[in-house]
Amino acid sequence: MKVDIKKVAEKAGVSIATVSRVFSNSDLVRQPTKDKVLKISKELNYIPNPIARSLSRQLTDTIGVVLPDLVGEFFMDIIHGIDEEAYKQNWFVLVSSSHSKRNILETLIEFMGSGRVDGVILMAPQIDERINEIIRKSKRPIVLINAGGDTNNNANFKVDNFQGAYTIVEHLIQNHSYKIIGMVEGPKDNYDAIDRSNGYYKALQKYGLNKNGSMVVPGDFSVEGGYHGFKKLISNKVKPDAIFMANDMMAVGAYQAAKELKIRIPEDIALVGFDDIYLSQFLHPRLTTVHVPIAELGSKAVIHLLGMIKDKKLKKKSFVEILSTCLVIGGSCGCA
Amino acid sequence: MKVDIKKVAEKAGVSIATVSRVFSNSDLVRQPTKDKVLKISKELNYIPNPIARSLSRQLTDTIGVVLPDLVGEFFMDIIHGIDEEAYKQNWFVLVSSSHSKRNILETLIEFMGSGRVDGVILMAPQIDERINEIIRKSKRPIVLINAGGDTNNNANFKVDNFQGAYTIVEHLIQNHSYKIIGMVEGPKDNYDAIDRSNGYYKALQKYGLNKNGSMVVPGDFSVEGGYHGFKKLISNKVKPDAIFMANDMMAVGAYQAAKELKIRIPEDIALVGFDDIYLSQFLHPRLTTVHVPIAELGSKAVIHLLGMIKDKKLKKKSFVEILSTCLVIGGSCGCA
DNA sequence: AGAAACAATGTAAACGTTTACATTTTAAAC
DNA sequence: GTTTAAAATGTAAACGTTTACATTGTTTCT
Repeated sequence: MKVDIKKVAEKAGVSIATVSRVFSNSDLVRQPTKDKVLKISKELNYIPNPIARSLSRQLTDTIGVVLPDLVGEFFMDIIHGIDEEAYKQNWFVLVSSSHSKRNILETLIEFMGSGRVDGVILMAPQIDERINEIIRKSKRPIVLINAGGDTNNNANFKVDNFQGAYTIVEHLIQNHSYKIIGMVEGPKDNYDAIDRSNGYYKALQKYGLNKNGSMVVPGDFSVEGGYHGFKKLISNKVKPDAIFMANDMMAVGAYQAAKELKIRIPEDIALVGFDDIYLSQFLHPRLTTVHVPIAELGSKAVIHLLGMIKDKKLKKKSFVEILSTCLVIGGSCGCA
Repeated sequence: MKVDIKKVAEKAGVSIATVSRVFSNSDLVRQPTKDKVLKISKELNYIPNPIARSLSRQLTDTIGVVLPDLVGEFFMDIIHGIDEEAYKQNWFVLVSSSHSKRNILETLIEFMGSGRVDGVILMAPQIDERINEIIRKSKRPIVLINAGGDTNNNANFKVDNFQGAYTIVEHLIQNHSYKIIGMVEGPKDNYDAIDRSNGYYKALQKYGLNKNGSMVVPGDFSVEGGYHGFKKLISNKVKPDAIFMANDMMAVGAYQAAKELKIRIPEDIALVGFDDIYLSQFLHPRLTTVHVPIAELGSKAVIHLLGMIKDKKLKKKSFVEILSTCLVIGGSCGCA
């Protein structure tokens, strides 16, 4: 029942090498021979076994994707971008999410050490020395997505959190003339969060608001964090004119808190977020936020990774591309 | 540089068979020998090559997942359920989404025909004859998720759309005594949508509301579809007391329309949805809807698929499991 | 027509495992 | 201390390709 290259070769009256060449699109085969082999193959329903091919070629046509967690639309977009690009180029995608550091490491080792994939796209919140060591030792190329930590000597695609935060805060100042702008920050050890905070500070500074126009409370990127952060800011003696939530999820929490306290957005206080998650367009008023090109991050990572796989020289070079964000204007900042 | 089983065997002073046995956890190896091999392996950083292993064993420890599209949180949840379960059992997941029918077929053929995966989880909106033929011909088992069409003789996990719809409509009738209940339906060719409509009709019938308590307009599962469907229903001479949206996305559209028309939910009209998407909990009031156990669908599919892979006999048996939904009460139906 | 150059095909050795089967070692029984 | 059975290890043949290298077939040139 099983049909392999030998059966095809036999039936077609050629050697297995010729059959192999036909399926590798070699130009060393005469057209008539090619046709004959292809015809027999179709008859026998022959498809070259990719595992055997991988073993022989030492290539799998597969990229591994390691994600910190599969929950959240953020990751869905990433996978979407990756899958689409990989499919276009006829590659396969092996995914693996994880819920703990150890898990990321394990998966990475499994992917990198073995011949299961030809390259890896890694999205890790924090690149530590152990991860770097694995990357260094492996023959297989790796591309980082939105990675923080010691990412030197690696290929790294990230989002311009600083610029995005700067821009949206500047919008609050320039277009709306708000004087006191609060912020609910993200986790202190999160690089995205840190850059967003820096962008915020920079904008305030630029417009001379850093002295007494600044009000910052900690947050954790969660809905509850946003809820409490908002309440904390609002309970201050001197209330802020506007609040920059370090991400949209927290902005959702802020909307809930505002609703509860009967505070109107943007009439009583303006609110902006970051990420442009799907949900944000359904908030009332629509949340003004910063769009992050997530799927693009994924597809760019794939393109670069395939480049590294094809041209080993690239592997040695470090490479960083920072994708710019764009402002998404909703009603929550006070714009019509 | 490259370290293979031969190097390890040599260095450990044993044969490659013994090394292989150590890594296959065979109990034919004495503990001291095992220790020695393991020690050397660690020293040399040896990991058995999974490709070679796959070729020899004719098993890849990988399952393929074919999805109609990677967009939408629905699919993210599916992947999440699948990945988590697969990881638990030490399997890998090869994903592939697609945007057209042809694409699903292609991927399926590639997955099933080749030795790249040991089994496939397929989520296709519609199982047609071509797909069935592929399933029939393949040695590799396949599990369907939420599939419509001719799914006999297959393993199939689906959601109880009928019961879910029936239950939520019954809730509207029993708990709130609404007399006229409208519905915005899903796509006519979508099996989920059809079952939901049937559940709706059945509930109305049960309580004798089918005569003049029914009002149905077509929809398409999109936000816009819900928006227009809601407006259509509301513009009727005799207005419905409550509306059942065939899915949550359309309910979101209905909220927008209601806001626009200054119609209060649930004071002026009650509204319920289906799916319990993430977003629905952030609507005001929270949407009453039907929770669909999506991740569970994924993990159950994996468990069953691995069962089929291990026990070939299972493959022949058709199997259907219909996962029950549960009601999620929010404020939109009129409940406190 | 024969030599030379080139195109097309074939042969056989990788690729790195697993696993029947053969062989050796160890333990048990007498 | 043999003999015997059982346990541990080794040998070698798969698994299904790719691809140097060898061989054969076909032009082209003189």
